[in-house]
Amino acid sequence: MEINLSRPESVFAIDCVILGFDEGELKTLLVKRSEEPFKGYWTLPGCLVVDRYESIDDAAAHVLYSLTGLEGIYMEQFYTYADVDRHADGRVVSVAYYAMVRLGSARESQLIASYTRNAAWVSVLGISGFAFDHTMLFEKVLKKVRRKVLYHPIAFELLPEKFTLTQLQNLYEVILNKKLDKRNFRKKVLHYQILKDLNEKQKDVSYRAAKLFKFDREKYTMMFESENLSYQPSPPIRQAQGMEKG
Amino acid sequence: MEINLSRPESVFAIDCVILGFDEGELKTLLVKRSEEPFKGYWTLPGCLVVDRYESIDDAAAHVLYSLTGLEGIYMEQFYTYADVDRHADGRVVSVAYYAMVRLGSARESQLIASYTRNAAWVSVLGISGFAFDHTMLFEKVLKKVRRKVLYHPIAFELLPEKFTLTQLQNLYEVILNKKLDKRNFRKKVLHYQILKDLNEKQKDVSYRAAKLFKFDREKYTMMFESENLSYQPSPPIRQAQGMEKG
DNA sequence: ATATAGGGTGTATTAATTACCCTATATAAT
DNA sequence: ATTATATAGGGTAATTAATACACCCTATAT
Repeated sequence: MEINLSRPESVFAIDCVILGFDEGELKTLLVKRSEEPFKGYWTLPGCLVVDRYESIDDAAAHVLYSLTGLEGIYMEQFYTYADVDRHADGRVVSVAYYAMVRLGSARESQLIASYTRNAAWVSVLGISGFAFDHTMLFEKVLKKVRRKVLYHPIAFELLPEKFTLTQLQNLYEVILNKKLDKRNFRKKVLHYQILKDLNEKQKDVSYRAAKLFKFDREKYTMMFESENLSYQPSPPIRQAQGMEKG
Repeated sequence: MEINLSRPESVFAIDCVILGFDEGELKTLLVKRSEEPFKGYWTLPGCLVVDRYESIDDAAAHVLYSLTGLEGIYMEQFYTYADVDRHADGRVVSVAYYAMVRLGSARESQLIASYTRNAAWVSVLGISGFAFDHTMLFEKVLKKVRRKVLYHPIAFELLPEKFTLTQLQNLYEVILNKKLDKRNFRKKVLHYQILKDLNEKQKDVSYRAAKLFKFDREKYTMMFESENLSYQPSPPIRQAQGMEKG
């Protein structure tokens, strides 16, 4: 319900969990605080949104751009935190986003890391001790991504355009923090028919070159996002089933 | 990232999709606007959050209480809308919630409807033409609920404490807008072992009385929310499977 | 030639999903 | 008492999806 707003001061903040897949690990881009409170602690990248003419999606994209120089990145709003005691100086309304960044090569991720001082890509394993409530926030995002990756093709956002099935499997294993069975994984992923076989092979590898695939976004959209065909809705309470054993 | 906030004016709004199951239909509680813009249009109930010491969850609970007189209702934050052009007078940041209300009897829902003037429970079928962007917002909530109900026991929030399997099935059918097969539904829902058989029967029905059940929240929590046992995480892209045919 | 590192595949078992209809029981009307 | 009516309640076979499991292939480097 929106009424009688005589020029409100809409001051709030963005926090952003930025995920990348680098050197076989799932990493997140963090910033070290240079001011109190929490001076010297890691935080999620973020900013205040002060311009009343900037949308929050734009603000989030801007956080990402200023840190990485990247544009057009997959990004999704996650949750809004507005407890009154989050910050000593008063209520801070933070809209949290998460983003999935394609880190082509180790060199590129070095570049991205150094784009801003005091920023670094940190492995998501054993993360803790962030400033503010960012540890909790980060854990919730990770949990959400672990779930979402099971029914939505967001993982491809972390891989290069062309990838091998082994790379894809490694990524899923790293995200889920769990080994998967190679034959079952391949059977399943190919069965969805959303990968396009590029009839190309890896080059410059010192072992048998693997076939390259590409996520077929058009096909995916046709198959699943033509809505009501997408859900075959079903029964109560259904946990995603396992692809156990590796 | 939160810095140097010298007493910000945190002015923003709550919008609330309130769902109830009444007379075999899924309904939502709407308010008719009495002021421009959109005078005479339906809107989602909501309010401005002006008190900087009130949390937004509390504000949402308050919207619900002031409309229905109910407390302790299931409620979840949904999404934050903050486009600059949502409202003519400037940016309105609206945090949308949805709530699931137990409407015991027709009498009770009458009471709830009349608690506030210009409020009514409206069937969710064929809804459109709300003020602001509330039609879109409502549709997204409905879509989310339709999905969530498949893997989380939120539907029970809409039923009375004691219910029959037929009532539960009717509710699922109404939420999903789709017929389900009785035997399969029962087999499945009992298989989860999250319903407690009360060894009681309906009374005052003019046909064979059905057994009454109750959602066993403790058991559910033990089985599923003991986290990492809850997800048996699995493969990429998995659509919930169907329980077809009725 | 051979060692290395990963690529690529098939089958049997089990579990879940789907399709499908008749009998039992309570009440109301006659 | 009889009958009509409205809903409760249940089982099985066919299909599909998930799981467990192990070996040979091939490119490169030495």
